[in-house]
Amino acid sequence: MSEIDKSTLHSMTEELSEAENMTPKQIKILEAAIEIISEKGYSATSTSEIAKRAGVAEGTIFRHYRTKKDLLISIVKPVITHFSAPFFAKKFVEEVFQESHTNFEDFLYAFIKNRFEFAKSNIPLVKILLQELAFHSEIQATYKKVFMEKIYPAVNRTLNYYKEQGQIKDLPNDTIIRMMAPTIIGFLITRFIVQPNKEWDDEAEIKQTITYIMNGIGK
Amino acid sequence: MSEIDKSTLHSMTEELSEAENMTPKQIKILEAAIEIISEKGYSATSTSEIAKRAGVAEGTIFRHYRTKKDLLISIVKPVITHFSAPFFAKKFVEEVFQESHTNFEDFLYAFIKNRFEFAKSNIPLVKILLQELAFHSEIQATYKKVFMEKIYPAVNRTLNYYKEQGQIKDLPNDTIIRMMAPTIIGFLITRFIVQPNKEWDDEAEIKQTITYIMNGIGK
DNA sequence: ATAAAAAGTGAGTAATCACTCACTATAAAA
DNA sequence: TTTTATAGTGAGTGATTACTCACTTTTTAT
Repeated sequence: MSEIDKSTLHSMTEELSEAENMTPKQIKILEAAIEIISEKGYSATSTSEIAKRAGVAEGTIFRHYRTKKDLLISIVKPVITHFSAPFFAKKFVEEVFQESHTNFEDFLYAFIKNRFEFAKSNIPLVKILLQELAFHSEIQATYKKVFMEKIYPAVNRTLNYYKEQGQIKDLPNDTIIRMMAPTIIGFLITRFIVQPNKEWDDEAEIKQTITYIMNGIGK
Repeated sequence: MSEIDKSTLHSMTEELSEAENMTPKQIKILEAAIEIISEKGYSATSTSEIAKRAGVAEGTIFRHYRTKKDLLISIVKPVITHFSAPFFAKKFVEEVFQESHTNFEDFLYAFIKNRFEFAKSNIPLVKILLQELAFHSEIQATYKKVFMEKIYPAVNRTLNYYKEQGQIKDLPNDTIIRMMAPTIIGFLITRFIVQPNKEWDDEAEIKQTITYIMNGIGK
């Protein structure tokens, strides 16, 4: 597995289970909360229902989380961090500058494949993030911070590099991002949320997506 | 104004006001409900708050709508219908077959421009539709029906026509749709929901979007 | 002008909500 | 073993929820 994969792939629910200071019951609470909230939304989900599905007294939830909103935040924050994980990876910040032999198309493939697997392993969590991002300013603030400080600079460096290599059209980076992002995110949402049960040829779809992007912004 | 515009443009809230059998108070209720639900989501919105903002007794809401969910449905259903409105328009179903002189790029421009104006005039309604589509099976069913019976066939006919004209790559229609849809929808969401306050050069963005699509699927 | 129908009201209702707290059970430290 | 700290419990809290209904006000029909 390449550098970009190792650090960013496995499911976050598993990771929660491995977490240091977590009681078995606390893990059950998180799992139940993720399930129900992703199905019905945060507001329509009651703490009593979470407790019931977790096999736990309702009071136990409030031992671990001061409020229901605290519980939501502690679910969503790690998703934002992990979503930005590949932007910390070596492939992004180092390999690119060490004049690796990879071209932009190869890079795109690795990136999309990686985010594809992340989405695949974390559908309910991604659903919750997308839904609740619209309503909770704390989540918006966290996302904005990660985006501005990590994602946006890393993407800019990468695009600049491949521009210098003459592999990308000489459009403003913001324009390139505004075209690429909906294409990739739209693909993942279509694949895993809108039509999760359709029989997809994933490899073909990913390649198709790359071709579409390359036609749009490649030289 | 071209045929595609006339029938599909003006704001739906205005249209509600023009509606036949509606009391002034009922219109107030709808307006208040749209405002609050688009801000906080359906589940987090209480009927008492709607009544308060509408300047109406809570009981009045239930004179007009049997349940809170009935109110939501009666807000969202027309949005789905209007969203599909241009697919009924002459430009789509007739002009295309009457070998109009317009090429695919012109058609794309008219279409995106039209949906752009619709979104612009109905941001809160579009927000509500996007949010609640995820949770309510009645809304999903309505959307699926309109899509399968109206939108999908109209788009297919259009794509087939421009394919025969040799203006579009010989990709499967489903592939073309899977690429175009997120590009257009993603643009509108970015423009009006994610970054509504950014200073946009709308005309430039629309043209950029068209170029991107044409590179991807045009010949 | 009178009757009938429709629109609007707001106090009232049972159910549910997030959250608390005095208490018990378990685990770690002494 | 005894003490101390932590985890878990569930009945109980006041507030809020969607919704009802007997009643009043307004509009329409005659």
